[in-house]
Amino acid sequence: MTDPGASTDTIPTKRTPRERARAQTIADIVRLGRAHLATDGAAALSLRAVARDLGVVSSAVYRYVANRDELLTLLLVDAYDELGDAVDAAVDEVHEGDFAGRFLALGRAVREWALKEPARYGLLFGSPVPGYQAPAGQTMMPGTRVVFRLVGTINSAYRAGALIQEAGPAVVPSALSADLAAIRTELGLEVPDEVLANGALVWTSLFGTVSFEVFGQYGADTFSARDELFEHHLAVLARVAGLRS
Amino acid sequence: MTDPGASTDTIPTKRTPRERARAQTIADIVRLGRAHLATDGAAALSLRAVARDLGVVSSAVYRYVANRDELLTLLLVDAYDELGDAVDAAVDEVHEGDFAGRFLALGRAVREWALKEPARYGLLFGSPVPGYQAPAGQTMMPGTRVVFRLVGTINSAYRAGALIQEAGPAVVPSALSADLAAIRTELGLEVPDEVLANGALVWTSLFGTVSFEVFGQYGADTFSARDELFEHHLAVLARVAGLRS
DNA sequence: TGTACATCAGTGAACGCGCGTTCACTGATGTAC
DNA sequence: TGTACATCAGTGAACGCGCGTTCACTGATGTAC
Repeated sequence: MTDPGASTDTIPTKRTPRERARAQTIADIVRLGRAHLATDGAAALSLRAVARDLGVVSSAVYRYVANRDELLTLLLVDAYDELGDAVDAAVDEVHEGDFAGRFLALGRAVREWALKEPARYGLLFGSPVPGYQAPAGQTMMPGTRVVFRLVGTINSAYRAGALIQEAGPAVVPSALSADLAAIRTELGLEVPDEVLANGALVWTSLFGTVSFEVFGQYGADTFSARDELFEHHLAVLARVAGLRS
Repeated sequence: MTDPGASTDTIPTKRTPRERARAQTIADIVRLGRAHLATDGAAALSLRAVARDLGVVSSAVYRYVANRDELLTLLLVDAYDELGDAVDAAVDEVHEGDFAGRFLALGRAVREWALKEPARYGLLFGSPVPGYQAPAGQTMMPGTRVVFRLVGTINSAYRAGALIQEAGPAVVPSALSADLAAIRTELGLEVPDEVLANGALVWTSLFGTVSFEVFGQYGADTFSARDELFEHHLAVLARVAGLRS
């Protein structure tokens, strides 16, 4: 409902001073909310705390945000978009025909952003916030940017004849075919079932690996060479995706 | 879901009535805490709420638990142990020499438990609880049961000469070798670097796949054949681990 | 076996804190004529 | 161009709620002699 200015700072064309001030205040609210996310977590995100930081009485923020859940949604979209922008930028830096290189760039961008923004990453990919249900209308688009980019890359490689399927791919259960066909249609893909199913695994595996590192599952000192561990994992995943690495 | 007993209940030999009553009360506290975890999430876990459910005044629970964090630790250990028990039971049902079968059983057990106990799964593998740091002394052992079982299975397959490495395994960066050597020593393994590194990826990938499903990342209707999707993923992961499937 | 004492479980009041949300209100900023 | 009115931002008080933790206390249960 409130949305002067996309994710946060893409302030549109300057309108009236009041509208600009309003957009600025909303951007400030999102910025302050981000900080609270980092220190206290999503479940403890509080409109009163944001109001305090904004230097305003607590009821004043209701001029900008209907309630706590709407602030959470703003933060969710903000984070999805920043991650999506980071991934897009990283992928676009690699030559269009270097499919494996683009995949590696995507994976590294996800990990880098996650390590830089662990709390926001946790909001997106950690346990759901109890009592909060993201409104699909607002979060679906930004929330699917990374996976679309991933399967898009695999699809391009397939069309270019650059995919190397390992000998004897795992059989895709027939019950899955309907789901995969729907995905193919919705995203305009051409890859066969085996490739798409493997792509889904690569997608979840990438985030699984990143989540374990960000959420501290590795323990304090099991892995000290984490960059190298991730690079190895990425290389193996590229191979699962059918991309030579 | 209620199961006064389970992990917390390994009541030793019956001691005095008072000690038995005390153990029972602690088990009740853990059981009630589990329920609150499911409805309100870890961040909102409250000693007062547990006391209410226990039918006791709020200060009374301090007889059994030093503070809120200690209750969280109890719940963490309780969940890790239940998951570990489920995995052990599932793996043990498969013939010792059927390494791939044991791996599949392990993966299915993790997923089944996670789907049955999403909130507790989220406590273990979701975003960290803000302000809470798990005491390594109490949580390390139960927290490593699954991964130990996983690499143990791979190691047994290796020793039996049953591992099939795909042609041209990904090169393990040399900086990783020290970490891998330490793990090998600590767990008494014999598998070479490539196998161990792939095992780590399989580990994180398994939980990544399960987390996406449990945490709702798949969206409402992208995948309707979720069992089949998981089976396919498991089959591919078995291959990455070097186990024929 | 019976009594004196120690230990423990649970009570109730209190401290100080934070939260989301509503509501009537004051002033300042914009808009229409 | 100036004035009357509408819109908006922000105030301050209030409602009703929940939380963790401490503390002095009452009774009941156990233990030592």
